[in-house]
Amino acid sequence: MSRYNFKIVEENWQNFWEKNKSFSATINQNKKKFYCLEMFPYPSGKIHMGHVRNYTIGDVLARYKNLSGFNVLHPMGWDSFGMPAENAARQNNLNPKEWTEKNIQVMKNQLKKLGLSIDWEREISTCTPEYYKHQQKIFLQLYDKGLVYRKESYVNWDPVDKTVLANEQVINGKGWRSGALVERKKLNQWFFNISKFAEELGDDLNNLDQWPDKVKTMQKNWIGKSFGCEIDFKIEGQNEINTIKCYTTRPDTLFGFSFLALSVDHPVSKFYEKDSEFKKFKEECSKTGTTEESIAQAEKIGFKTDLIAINPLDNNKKVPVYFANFVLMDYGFGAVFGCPAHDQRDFDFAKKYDLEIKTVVKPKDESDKFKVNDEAYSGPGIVINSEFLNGLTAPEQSVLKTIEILNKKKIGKQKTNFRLKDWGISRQRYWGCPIPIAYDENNNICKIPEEDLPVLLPENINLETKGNPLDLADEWKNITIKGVKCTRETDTLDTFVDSSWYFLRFCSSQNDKDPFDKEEIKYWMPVDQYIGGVEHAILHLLYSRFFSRAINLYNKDFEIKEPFQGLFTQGMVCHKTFKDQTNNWLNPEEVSTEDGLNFFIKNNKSKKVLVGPSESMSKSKKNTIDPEKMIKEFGADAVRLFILSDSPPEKDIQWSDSGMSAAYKFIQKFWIMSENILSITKNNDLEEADKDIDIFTNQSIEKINIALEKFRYNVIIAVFHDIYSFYIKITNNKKNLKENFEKILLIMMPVIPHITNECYKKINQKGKLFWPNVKKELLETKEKEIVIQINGKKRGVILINKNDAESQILEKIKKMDLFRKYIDNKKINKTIYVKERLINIIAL
RNA sequence: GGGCGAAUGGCGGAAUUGGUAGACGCGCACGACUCAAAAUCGUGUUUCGCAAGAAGUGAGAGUUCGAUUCUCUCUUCGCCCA
Repeated sequence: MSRYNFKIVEENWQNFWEKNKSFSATINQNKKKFYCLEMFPYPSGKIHMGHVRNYTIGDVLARYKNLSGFNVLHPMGWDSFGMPAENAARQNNLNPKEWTEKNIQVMKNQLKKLGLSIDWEREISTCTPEYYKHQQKIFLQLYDKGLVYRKESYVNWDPVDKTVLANEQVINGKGWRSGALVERKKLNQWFFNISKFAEELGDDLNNLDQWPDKVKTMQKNWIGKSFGCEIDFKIEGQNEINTIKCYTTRPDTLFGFSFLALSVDHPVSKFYEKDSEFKKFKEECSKTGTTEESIAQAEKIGFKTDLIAINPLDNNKKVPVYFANFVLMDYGFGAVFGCPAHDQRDFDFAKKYDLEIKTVVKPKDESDKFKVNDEAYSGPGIVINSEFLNGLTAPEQSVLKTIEILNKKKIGKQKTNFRLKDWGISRQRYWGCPIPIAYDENNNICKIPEEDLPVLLPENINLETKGNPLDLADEWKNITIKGVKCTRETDTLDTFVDSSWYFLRFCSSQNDKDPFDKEEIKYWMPVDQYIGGVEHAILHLLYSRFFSRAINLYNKDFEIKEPFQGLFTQGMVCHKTFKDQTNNWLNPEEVSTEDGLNFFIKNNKSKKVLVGPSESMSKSKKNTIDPEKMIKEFGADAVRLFILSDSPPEKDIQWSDSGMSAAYKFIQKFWIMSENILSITKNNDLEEADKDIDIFTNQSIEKINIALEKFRYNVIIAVFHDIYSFYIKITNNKKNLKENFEKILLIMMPVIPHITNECYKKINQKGKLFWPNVKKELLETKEKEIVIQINGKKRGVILINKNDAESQILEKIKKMDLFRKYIDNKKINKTIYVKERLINIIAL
C-alpha cells in the first residue's frame, strides 16, 4: 500500500475535468438550474486565503448541487479595472493592461490548482473591450431613460498630485501619497439616479428571505427612509428672501426652536459671497472632509447672518439664522431648524453661541418641570411647554399633530426623506471604463453614436504626469461627431459599475452583439446563491439591485428585479501578527516557536518576537499565508478541508499550522482506509449484510444534508472524522459494504473532490456520480435509549421500545437501583415523558 | 452616541432549535512500536474531589418539571452607522 500522492492525483483529475468540460453549463429545459456565484476577485497579483475560503465554500455548494442533479452555472471572472493597476504600473513602469493580464494568468492558474468546479469558458474580465463595450451601451440606454445625469459635486482634491482622491485615500485630511492638505473642490460629474428607486430598494428587502438579516438592516439604514415634514420658515431682514424651506423628522419640537442653520452651499449664501468674513468661514468649512463622519466629528461652528427666522407656530418668536458646518446641502433642503434641547448637534451649537435651550419633551416618568441640562434628550416622552401640543406622546402623536396643524396653515406638509444619495460614478482616472460621451464647443453633452462604440481606452498614455492621463491624451480626446468638433469625456466609470451587472454577463459571456442574451438570462437568473465578504454588504449589493431595476425600465424582456436570491457572507481568515524588537512586521515564515508561547526569529533564538493579536490577513501586517505554497505542500483537498473545518463559514477563522497538518493527515489516513476497504470488498467470502453499516451510512448522509443546507460546513468535516472511525474498524466483506462505501465517497466529494473521485473510480469503474438518497426507514430504530431525570437532574439512562407507554417505562424504572437510591419511599408527584427523549420524575 | 451580533474546556468549535452540555478537531498526558527520535497507532483529557458526589455554557435575576437555547438588567468584545 503506497502513500497517497496528491500531486499526481490532483493534477490528473484537474486535467480530466478540463478535458471533459465537466463543468461547462448549457441551457437544459429539462433540468432545474442552479446559479452559484462567488464575488469575483480583483486581480491584485496572487490569490490570498480569503479567496481560498470564499471559493471553496462556493465550490462545495456547486458540486453538491451538481451531484444532486441540478444544472449548475458556476462561473468566474475578474474585476480588473481600478486604481491598484494604475499605481502598480507607475511603480514598475508597466502598462496597467499588461500588469493586469499577467496577474490574471497567475491567479487563474492558482484557482485551477484548488480544483474548483468552474466553467472557465464563461470567464470575463471587466477591463477588456469585450466586456466594457457592452457597459457603454447600457450607460447610454440608462442615459436615454434619464437615469444618468451630470451635476456639480464636491470631491477630495489633492492640489499637489492634481488628482481626485477617494475617501480612503484621505488620511487625517491629507493626501495619502503627496501629504498635501486635501481641499474640497467642485467638479462636474456623472451620477446614476439611484435615489429614484430608494423606496423600492428599501421595501423589496422584505422579500429577500434568503439574505442574512444583518445585511438587510445595513441596507435599510443606508437607504435611511425617514418620516417627517417640510416647513417654510418666514424670514425677515432681506428683501429678496421671504421663506426658507427645512426638512425635519421632529416638527413636534418646534416650540424649542432657537436658531435656523443653513449649509454654506445653500442658495441664500449668494447674498453673502462678497462678505470677507463669510468667505473665511466657508474656507474653514471646506477643510472638513466630505464624509458624514468627518463632519460629525468636526467642531460645530457657525456664521451668524443678519436674517431672522420666525417660528411658524408662534409668530412672536424670532430667532437668528446661521450658516453652519454641520448642515449638508445634499440632505433635506440644506437647512435645519435648531432645537438644542432635543438634538445633540444643535445642543453643542447652542452652547457655543449662547442660544436658548428650551425643553419641550420630557421622559415619561419625569415631572413637567424637567429641564435638559448637560446633554440633549432625544428619546421618547411627553410634550411640555408647547401650548396645544402639551401632553401628547412624543414622537408618535405629537409629530402627526404638528404636521396636521402646519398643513392647515399651508406652511408645511408631510414628507418622506431618504438618506441615500445619487451614485457618483465619475472617476478622474485612466484605468476604468470610458464614459461614452463627448462635449461640443458649447459644452453640450453629445452621446457617442452607436456605430462609433466602443470607446476604447488609448493604450499609449503617459502615466508619469500628474492628474488624469486621459486629459492629456489629445489625439484620443479630440473627435468629430457627425462633422461637429467634440472633446471626449475624460472621466472613467467607478469600478462598482463594472460589478453591478457582471453576473448577467456570465449568462452569455460570448455574445458579441448584446450585453446579455434574453433566453440565457431567463433561464439562469437570478443567482440562486451569492457568496462573498460582508464588506460588500451595502454598496455593491445595492448598486446591483439598482442596476437590475434600471435595466428593467428600458428592457421589457428583462424581468429580474432582485439579482441575488440567496446571499451568504463569509468571515475573514485571520492570523497572529508578529513584530520584531524594532517594531517591524514579520511574516509567520520568519518566526518560529518551540512551546507555542514564546516566539523568536527563525534560526536565531536570541531574537525575541512580539506576538500581536490575531487579525484579518493583510499584506501590510505581513500576517499572510500563501495559498499556493500550502497547496504545493499539502494538496488542494487538504487545504479545502482545513479552510472549512475550524469555524462556521460565516465567522472568522484562525489560520493554524497544526490544523492544516491535521487536515493533511486526515487525507493520508483516509486514503489508507479507503484502500483497505477496497481490498476487503474484493474478498469473495461475502458475509451477510450488516445493518449497522446501512444505518451509519444513512445517518451520515442525513447529517451532511442538514449541514449543507444550513451552511454548517465545519460540521461536515466532523462527520468525515466519524466516518473514518467507523469504517476503519471494518475488517470483513459484507454484502452491503461496497454499496455503502460508494455513498460515503459521494457525499465527501464536494469538499475533497480529488481523493474521493480517485477512490470512487477504483471501487466502481463505471459508477455514475449522484447524490445518494437517505433511506428514512433506516434512521428509525425500534429501541431508543432515553434519559431518566429525577427532579430535573439526570440520574441515568434506560433503553425503551419506542411505543412503550409512559406507565410501562415508569414500571421498568421502579425496578432499577437508581430508583431505590433517589426516590425510595418518596411520593411521586408527577412524571413528564418527552417521547423518545427523556422521562422526568418529580418526587418529594 | 445609535443599530446589529457574539460570549460554551488549555484553544477552534458541536448541541436535533426548550430535553443526556462539551460532538469533531487541535493541544496536552500516558502507553505501544523504536537502540533513539520523528512518523504512526492506542487510551485519557470541563473543573473540584481518592471516591461517592458536587459545581458548570460572561455576571445577576425571571419563566419552566427542565434553559447554552426564551424574557429582563449588567459587563466585555466584534461589526456597521453616526
